[in-house]
Amino acid sequence: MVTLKDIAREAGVSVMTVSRVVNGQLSKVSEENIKKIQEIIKKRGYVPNSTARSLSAKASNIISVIVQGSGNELINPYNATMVGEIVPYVQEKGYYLMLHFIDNYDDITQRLRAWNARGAIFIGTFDHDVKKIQQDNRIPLVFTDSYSSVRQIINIGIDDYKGGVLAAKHFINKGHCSFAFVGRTLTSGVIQQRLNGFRDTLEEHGFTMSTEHILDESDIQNPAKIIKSFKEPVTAIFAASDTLAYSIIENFKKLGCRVPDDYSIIGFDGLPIGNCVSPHLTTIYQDITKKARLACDILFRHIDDPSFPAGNTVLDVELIERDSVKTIET
Amino acid sequence: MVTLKDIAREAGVSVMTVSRVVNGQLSKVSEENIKKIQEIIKKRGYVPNSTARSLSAKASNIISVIVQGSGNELINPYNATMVGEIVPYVQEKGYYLMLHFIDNYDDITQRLRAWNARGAIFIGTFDHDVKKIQQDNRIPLVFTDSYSSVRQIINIGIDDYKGGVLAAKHFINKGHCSFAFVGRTLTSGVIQQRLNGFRDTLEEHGFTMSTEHILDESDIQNPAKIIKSFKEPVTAIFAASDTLAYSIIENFKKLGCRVPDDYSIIGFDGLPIGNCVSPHLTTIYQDITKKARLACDILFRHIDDPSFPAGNTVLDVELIERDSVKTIET
DNA sequence: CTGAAAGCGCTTACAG
DNA sequence: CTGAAAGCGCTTACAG
Repeated sequence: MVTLKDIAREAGVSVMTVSRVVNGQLSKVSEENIKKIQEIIKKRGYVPNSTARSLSAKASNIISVIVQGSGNELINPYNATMVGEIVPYVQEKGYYLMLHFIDNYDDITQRLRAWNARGAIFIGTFDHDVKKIQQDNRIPLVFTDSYSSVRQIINIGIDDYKGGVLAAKHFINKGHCSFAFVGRTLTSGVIQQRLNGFRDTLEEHGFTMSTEHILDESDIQNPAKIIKSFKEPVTAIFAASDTLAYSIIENFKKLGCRVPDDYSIIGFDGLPIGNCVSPHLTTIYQDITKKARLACDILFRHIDDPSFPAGNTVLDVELIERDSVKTIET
Repeated sequence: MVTLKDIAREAGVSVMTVSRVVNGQLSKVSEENIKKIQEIIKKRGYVPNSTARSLSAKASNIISVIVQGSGNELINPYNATMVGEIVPYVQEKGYYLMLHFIDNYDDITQRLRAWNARGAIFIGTFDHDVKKIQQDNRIPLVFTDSYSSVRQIINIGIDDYKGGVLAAKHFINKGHCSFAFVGRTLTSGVIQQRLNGFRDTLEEHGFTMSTEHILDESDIQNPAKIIKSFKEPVTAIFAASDTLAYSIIENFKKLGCRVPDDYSIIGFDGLPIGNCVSPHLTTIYQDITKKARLACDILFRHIDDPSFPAGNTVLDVELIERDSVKTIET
C-alpha cells in the first residue's frame, strides 16, 4: 500500500508537504513541489487512508443511514427510494455512506461511535428513543417522519394530517358516505396523523367512522372477516400506503370485489407503481426525492455549522387523482 | 470519548489487558480482571474505535457493496432486494456495510482502498472491468451475475439461459407461434443469455424469431410503433424482468390491448409484485434471498481463508405459472 | 513555504 | 497471566 511517506520519499520532501498537496492546501506549497508531488501521486495510485485520517481528526467522513428494522427493510419501496436517493447525494459531497438496519436502541450508539460517524440520517420510527439517541451522540442527527415530542430535533417530515384531510374530502366529493381506514395505527405518529386528518374531516362533514372500520395491516389477510365486521357497507377505503392499497385490492379481488367498481381506494406516497399497474391508484403524493435531498442538505449544513439551529421541516402533500375512486351518483 | 486507556486506568491494569478482554481473549486474563474490566466497560459505555483498530490491523471490518450506476439504483426492486438481504446478514457477522453507487471504474479502487475494506460484493454489470478491479484490489471480491471471461472469478449467478428455455417451452406448450423479446440486449450477458435460451429453444421447435421482434426496453414507450414493426402478429412476449413486463402490460393497455387476452407475457425474477398485482405474472423465478446470502457466505469464507479457490456458482431458476399467459387452442 | 515532533486509539510482537 | 515498546498512516500545532 502506498502511503504519504512513500510519496514524500520519492519527491524528496517531508510528509507534511505531501499531506498539504493531498488536502488541497496548495497556497502553502511551492508550485514546483505541487507539480512534482501530484505526478507521483497519480503514478503511484495513492489513495489516502481514511481510517488513519479519521483517527487523527477524531471524526470520519462517514454518514450513517439508519433504517429501523432488522429484516429486509428495502423490500419496502419507500425505504428503498429514500436510501437510493441519499446514496449518490452523499457521495457527491465526498462522504461515505454506511447503511445500518437497527431495531435496538443500543446498537445505534454503538455503530455511530465505532466509526466516529460525521452525521446520521434516520429512516423509520425512532420517536421513543430520540432523546436518548441525541444524548449519547453529539453529532448532527437528522430524523425523518418523526413525531417525537423532543423540542430540539432536526426532522424532515410531511403533512401527514393534510394527507388524511385530502383523502377524506376527495371521497366526500365523489359521493361516498361510508369509510374505512387501513394502516398500522399503533406503531407510528405518521399513520396516526393520517388517520386523524381523515377522521376529523369526515366528522366535520357530518360523517362518522366507527372503530370497527379502522383496521390494522394484518387484518386484510382475511377480507371476508373484515367485511363482516363492518357496521355498514363501506365504499371508500383510505390505505396508509400505496403498497398496502394494492395489497387490499388483491385481497378483495379474491372475494370477487373490484376496485373501483365495488370499493374505492386512496393510497399514500405516490410511488411510481401507482401509475404503472392497474388500477392506477388515486393517492396522496409526497415528494420522496425532495425529502431525501433535504435531509442530506440539512445534515451537511449542521456538519458545517454545528451551531445551526435544530428545526422541523414539513413538506407538502397533494392528491393525485387516477382510477381507483369511483363517483357515486346520489 | 472513552478509550482503552481510560478503562485501563480505572481498572488499574495495562491497556493490553483491557484490549484482551474487549477482544474476547479471555483465556489470557485472570477471572478477577475480566470481571472488573467488563463492569467498567459497561458502566462507561465503552465502544472500541474502529478507525484505530482498522489502522492498526491494516484491515477494516467493512464490507463494501457496490451497485453499478449513479442514480437512484434502489428504485430497481431487484437491486433493493439484494442490498436489503445483504445488510442484516453482514451485520449479523459483525461487519459494517458501506454502500456505493459507482459508474466509473477508478472510483471502485479508490473507495475500496480508502477504508481498507475487508471484502466487496458487486451488484450489476462490471464484466468489462473485472480484471482491472481484481488486479488493483487484493481483497475478496464477490461478483453477481457476471459473464466476464476472467477465469479466476468469484461469482454467484443464475441459469439465465435456462430461464429463456423455460419461457420458450411454456409459450410453445400453450400453443403460441409468434414471439417477441424485450430487454437491454446490449448491456449485459445476463440479458443476452436469457435471449439466447429463448431463441435457441424456439428454433429447436421449428419457430423463428426475426430481429425485428427483439426489442430494447426504451422501444416499448411507443407500443404502436412496435406492433407495426412486427413481421407477423405476435402473441407471446418474453420480458427480461418483471418490472419490464408490467411496463409492457401498461403500455399496451393504452392501445386497448389486454394481457393475457390479446398478448401473453412472461417476466423474469419472480418479484413479490408479480403475485400482488393484476394480472398475476407468469415469470421465471430466481431466489434472490438465496443469491444474496450465498454471496455473503462465500465472501465470508474467502475472508476467513484467502486461499479458498475462486469459482462460479450457478443457482437454478424455475417457471412460476400464473395468469399472464393464455392457452391458444389450435 | 517547509518540516520535526507528538499524538489520535488501537494491535502486534515480544519479554517476563 | 501481564505489560512496555513500537507502529499503523495520517493531522494538528508549532517552529523556523
